[in-house]
Amino acid sequence: MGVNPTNPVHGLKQLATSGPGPLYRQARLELQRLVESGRYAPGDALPSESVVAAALGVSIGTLRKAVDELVHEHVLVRRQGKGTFVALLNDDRFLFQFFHVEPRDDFGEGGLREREDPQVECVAFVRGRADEAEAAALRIRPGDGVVRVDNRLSLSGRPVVHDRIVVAAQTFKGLSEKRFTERPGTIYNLYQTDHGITVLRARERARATAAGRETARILGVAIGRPVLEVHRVALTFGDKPVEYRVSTINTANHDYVSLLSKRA
Amino acid sequence: MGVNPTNPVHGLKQLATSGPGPLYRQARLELQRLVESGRYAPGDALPSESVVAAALGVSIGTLRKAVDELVHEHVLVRRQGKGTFVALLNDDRFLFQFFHVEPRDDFGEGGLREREDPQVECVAFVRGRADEAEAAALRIRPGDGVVRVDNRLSLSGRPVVHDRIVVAAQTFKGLSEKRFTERPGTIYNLYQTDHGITVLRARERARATAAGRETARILGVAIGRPVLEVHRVALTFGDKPVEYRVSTINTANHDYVSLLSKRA
DNA sequence: TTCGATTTGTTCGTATGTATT
DNA sequence: TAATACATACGAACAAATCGA
Repeated sequence: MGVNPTNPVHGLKQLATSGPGPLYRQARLELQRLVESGRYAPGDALPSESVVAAALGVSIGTLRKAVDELVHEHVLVRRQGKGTFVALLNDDRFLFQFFHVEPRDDFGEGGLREREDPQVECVAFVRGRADEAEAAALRIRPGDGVVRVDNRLSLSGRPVVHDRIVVAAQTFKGLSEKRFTERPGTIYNLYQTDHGITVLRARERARATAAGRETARILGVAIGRPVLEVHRVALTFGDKPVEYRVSTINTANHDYVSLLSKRA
Repeated sequence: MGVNPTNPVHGLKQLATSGPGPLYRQARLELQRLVESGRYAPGDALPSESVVAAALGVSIGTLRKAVDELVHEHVLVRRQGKGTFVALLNDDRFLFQFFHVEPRDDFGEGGLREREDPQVECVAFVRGRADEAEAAALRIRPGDGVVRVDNRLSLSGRPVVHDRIVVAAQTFKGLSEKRFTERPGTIYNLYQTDHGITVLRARERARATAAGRETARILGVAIGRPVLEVHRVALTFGDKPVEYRVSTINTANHDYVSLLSKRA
């Protein structure tokens, strides 16, 4: 037979030896393509490294370098003795990866404190048409259908954050208030299990503003009080925006926390 | 001769084969130790990979894995054909690594715009004694000597940020207003060249607050206007705090920007 | 409990390609 | 052109974790 262009068992194709860029990067893109296409869903185990390497026609070392990169980006997870899996992103680790509000504490404990689980309350769930800002953020057209969800997050029983979440109705077909409020895990977990959408990262822009009427009501603060407004766009593969969220935070007793630079 | 415990030429010691953890991690710590100690200063070239590998008594592949990790953390930089260098952290790339203020733009360009160089103005440079908050942040004792510097940062000629920088006098001996204001590069570059301190990362906490008298004066806003207050602790090796900085930002026309999750 | 099969983790060595000087 | 340095690719051997017979 010689060279088999595609392997129907795994959906992997033999890599050309003269493709663009290094071989390990082609292997990486090939694996990424499989995950993005849904051929391997979050939680699935990939075939063993030796099998994948053979299917792609590369050495085991080259395949490992490709997997290394995907592990670093949280697309894959390796477990010694068990296998390599498509990442799930729903552990506590990832809940807090995207939740950045903490009780005020001026660096006394160096930021290493156990974090509290926020209590979530859905105060509104409506369908509508995207305005200019929402369309720009989600890269859809103004007037396209969207779903808007308003949540109130409380810590220690006191309301701290008002989340206004906007997603394209097109992308999230079948999203219902019932499914949304009764989801077992996090919101990003719901995106994944119900709509096959994996949130990999997010861009955020923060600004101080005066509390408006609705925010004042939801958070229980006086109108005009300084509040922190965080605009977030959540991104999936290829930096495609999938969620636009405006979080309004009462920072009277809490801080918005971020860690700059890399490192594990 | 056999095994030579330390090599006086490079300051590298042969690694024990039965040390704690994998060999490549021991090699990494050994390299990190050399950089932290100042034996190799920022900008210096390390000996070639084959030489370092031989000095440590490990294979070249194992050494490369150790260097990979340090490159990922921005401690080292590799340049094909030239060598491996201790990272400098003063390029534009790293200026913006720690400067997160951008003109307002609701995700229209997706955050990929050329950023403007802020114009810095030193409005105060005084010595004093650490208060409780400063001492906790810098992990020194209240009453220890500190240097406080107030800067005003302007974008497009308009004041946007008021920085109050606090450092321990003990750590920054010989820091003068003249050196500070006449420095050629960034502040973190000055820390590095004049005091041998490399800022690797930082922790930040943001909150919305009402502009006080001094802030209002410096930023040219009305007293009581909502402004963004960012408390930053800059860290060097071993997460040792070296700078405490409170940035007060007028977010009327600018945002504080952050990118969550990993990825290059 | 023990053992063996499977899978990832670590270490080694070699050969060749590409960038720099 | 030649020497040097990092980058890529290959593959072998053994260690460590996991799981089920």
